[in-house]
Amino acid sequence: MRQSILFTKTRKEIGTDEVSLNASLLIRGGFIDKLSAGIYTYLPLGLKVIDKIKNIIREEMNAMGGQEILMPALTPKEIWETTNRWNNFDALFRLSNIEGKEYALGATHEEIVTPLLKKYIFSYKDLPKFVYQIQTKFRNEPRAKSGLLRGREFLMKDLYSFHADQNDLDKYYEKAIRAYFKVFKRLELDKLTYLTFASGGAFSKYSHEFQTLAANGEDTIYICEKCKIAYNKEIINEISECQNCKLDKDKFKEAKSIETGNIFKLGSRFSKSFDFKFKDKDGQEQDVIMGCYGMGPSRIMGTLAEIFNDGKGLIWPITVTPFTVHFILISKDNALAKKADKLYDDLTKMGLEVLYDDRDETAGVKLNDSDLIGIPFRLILSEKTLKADSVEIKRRDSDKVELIKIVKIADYFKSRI
RNA sequence: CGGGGUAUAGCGAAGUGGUAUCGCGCUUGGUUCGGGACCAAGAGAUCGGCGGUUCAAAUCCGCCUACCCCGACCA
Repeated sequence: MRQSILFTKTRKEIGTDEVSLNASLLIRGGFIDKLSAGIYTYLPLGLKVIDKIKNIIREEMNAMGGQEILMPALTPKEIWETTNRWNNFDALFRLSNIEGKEYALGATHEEIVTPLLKKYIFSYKDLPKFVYQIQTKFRNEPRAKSGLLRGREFLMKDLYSFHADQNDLDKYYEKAIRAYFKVFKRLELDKLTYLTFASGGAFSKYSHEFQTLAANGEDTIYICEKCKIAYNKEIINEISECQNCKLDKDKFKEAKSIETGNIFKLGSRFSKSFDFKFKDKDGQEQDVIMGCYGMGPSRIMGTLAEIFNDGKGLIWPITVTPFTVHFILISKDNALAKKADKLYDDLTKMGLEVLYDDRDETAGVKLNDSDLIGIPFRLILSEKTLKADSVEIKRRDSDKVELIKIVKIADYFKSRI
């Protein structure tokens, strides 16, 4: 993409009341725009990042048998009354139409997915089944804050599993944990992310969160470094030792973190509400056993911004960067601009995702914008580099600058992306 | 929802009673051209909203709204 056509611009400064690091960096770089507290627009660069995050999650969900669907965000009151959550789910956005019929904006989708699957599943032969969606969720947070980390409208991947018995759920639950870590590995967050015991289990005593270490995180976790498992502060008083290795909890390390995922064994909590049963091999009716598995792409984008940055701006992992290469022309010479246009075409033909800074701006402006936007590879063409038939290549996360021959560019990237 | 703070040009800020100032950005011309260039000339604000006090309100008072922070909350 030519940067000259990008309608967004970077900003040198934003208001002093925006103290959230992720919001500050993402707004300055032109990735997101705040409409209202906890409500953001994803601008072209930000949308590319969020789409890449979604695709990584999508691929891993598909790999564990998930079938993608898209459920409504506007949902009728009755289904929430069926599960007794119309009045008990504080964060539910409730609204009514002109005729007085009441609705909720989807804050979670057990109420939709359970009756949905009930229409198709009747026998043990139909189980297990796994469906998921990536959709906008609405939660009336009493206090939206921390940029993308706690919004009133946010993206959520929610997968729901349906099983004939608990043993099958348990196996799938373990599989989900492994799938989640595959996602975190691809996001370069695996080393910072801990499987964390947390409250909220409807079926099992604890749910599990995926907590990613971050200085500005809202959550506090206690880590058993021996087995790399953590415990949310909310349950630490209920336990005395690591559930895995029996290490005394006094040896745990305290840390701030962001909840980037949360999985639950729901058991029959929702299937009972909707009378969702199946016939087993003996012809007996049994409750369907459920699990649910959440992960927030928008919160993950905020988390990545919190973690991958320096004093100059963002530093995107290659897997989620809006573009792989930031190609910058430093020259006002027309002939050189023609060469740059051609090189841009060639780079694109190599299959590289390129942001081409063809703007009529000074070198300083372009280089500072490039640092702020945080694309992993910066490639510069100028009179200086052209004399050597070369471009300058620098990685965003390094100060090392190297010249490479234009004809060798394809080789350079072949071994790196 | 409790406590605290903020609201002035597109963005960021100054301005404690006399009709609004600066920086960035924008327009025009010129000079620059590898780390947010320089000179000159411009455009752009009914000072968050409503009401009040006053000869006079961005400024004082009241109410409202929005945003930020701390806390509570976060199936």
